[in-house]
Amino acid sequence: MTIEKRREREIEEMKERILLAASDIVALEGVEKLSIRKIAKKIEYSPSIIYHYFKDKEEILNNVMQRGYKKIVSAVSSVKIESNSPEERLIQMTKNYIKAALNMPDEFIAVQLNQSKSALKHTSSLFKGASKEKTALSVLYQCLQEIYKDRNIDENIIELTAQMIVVSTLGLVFKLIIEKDIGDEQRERLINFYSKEIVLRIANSNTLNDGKEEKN
Amino acid sequence: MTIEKRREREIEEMKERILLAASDIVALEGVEKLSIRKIAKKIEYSPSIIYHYFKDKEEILNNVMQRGYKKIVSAVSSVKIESNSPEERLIQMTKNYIKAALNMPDEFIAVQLNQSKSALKHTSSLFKGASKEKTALSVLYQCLQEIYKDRNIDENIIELTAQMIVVSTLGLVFKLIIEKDIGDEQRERLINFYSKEIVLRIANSNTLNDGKEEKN
DNA sequence: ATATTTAATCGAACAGTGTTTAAAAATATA
DNA sequence: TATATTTTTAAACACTGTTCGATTAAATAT
Repeated sequence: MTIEKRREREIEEMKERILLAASDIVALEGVEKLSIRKIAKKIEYSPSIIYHYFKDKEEILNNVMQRGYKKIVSAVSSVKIESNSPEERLIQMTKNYIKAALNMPDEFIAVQLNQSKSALKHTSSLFKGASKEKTALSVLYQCLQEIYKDRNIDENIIELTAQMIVVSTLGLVFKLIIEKDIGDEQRERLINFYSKEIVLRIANSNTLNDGKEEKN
Repeated sequence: MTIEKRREREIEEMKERILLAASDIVALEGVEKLSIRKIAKKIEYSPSIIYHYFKDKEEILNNVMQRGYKKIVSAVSSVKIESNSPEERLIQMTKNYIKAALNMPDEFIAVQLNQSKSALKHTSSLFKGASKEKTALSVLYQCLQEIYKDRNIDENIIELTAQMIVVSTLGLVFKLIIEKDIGDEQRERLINFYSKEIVLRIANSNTLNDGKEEKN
């Protein structure tokens, strides 16, 4: 029993070593420079050994990316949001999400792009009407419900609206990552405008100021 | 003179042949399966010849993708929009854009992702306050100006709003491309909801219906 | 403690990749 | 026709992911 558990632990340690080396390379040289042979050299093993612990190079990459994305998710959900107004909570959440994503741009894009062809089903199911159950999306959904609570709005609409917020935020993050040469002030300005203005507009067309009172 | 022009034409023809073969492979097997040697085999030349007409594999890929994207742009701009209401024009434009993009998903994503590190500067400058001058964006900008014409809204806000519409639409398109396994009805539903509801909410919080009158 | 079974590790090879270089073939110029 | 130029190629380099059979190390059984 003890010996089996040690084996298991050793396997896990080896996997960890491989994944750590891979993460290192990705962080230092970029995703496209990652290679099995480089990992092998880094952990001081032969390249072929890696295939005893992972099926593919893709499986390794998936793990690396998934970890990056988990950091984003936890960075967002760890932030305590003090405000009682659901609108302000929404703003705060959005900002957190964007900034966390921008801190690991490669992982973010990779995870988003790979989620269909790989086994990353934990961020998927976005479009399957599951936003109520999703941990990450549930907060968003609750915010919307609070915003709408006085009015009588179809649950489907809330669901759709939540998805739309996610999707449009995704778009902004993508653009901010892709267009690397935006200045820091402009980046901040866009994030601010989006979080304070756009998200609320998407969420709700009534509880808005009418376009006056804009400050950067 | 005549002979020089023929040379030039022949060079252009060769480039065209290479690009066409590359497009073929990309369309048939996907971007990641494209290789110099495959192109060479397809055009019945040696692999090395390609480097006399293109600097890189990347240069070839850029050309292929750029063409794909141009098709999207022209597909969108060729559609005559009959409505006089700027809001309805906005809806129509958005739908056209999304559907055109979904017809060449690979090219769309590739162009968007590569625009920073390659020479595709024609879709860039999105964040440099240039949306007034951009052909593609100018229509969008005009729509917004019409929508806002009775009110007194800062040009900067119009600019920002235009960018936000572009960016959030981008997000939706990305998600629709990535999540390949959405049913056709659901895809249609999302596009509809986004075009009819969300874009108008982003554009303007006043000229909206208050959440009633929802139909799928 | 020795023999046997099982698991971990490696070296070599396969088939592929992008790219460079020097030689060869084809074309244009004098 | 001879020379210069351009187009095309074959071969090589340095990589890549992956597989397979042999080798070494560890665990189990005798």
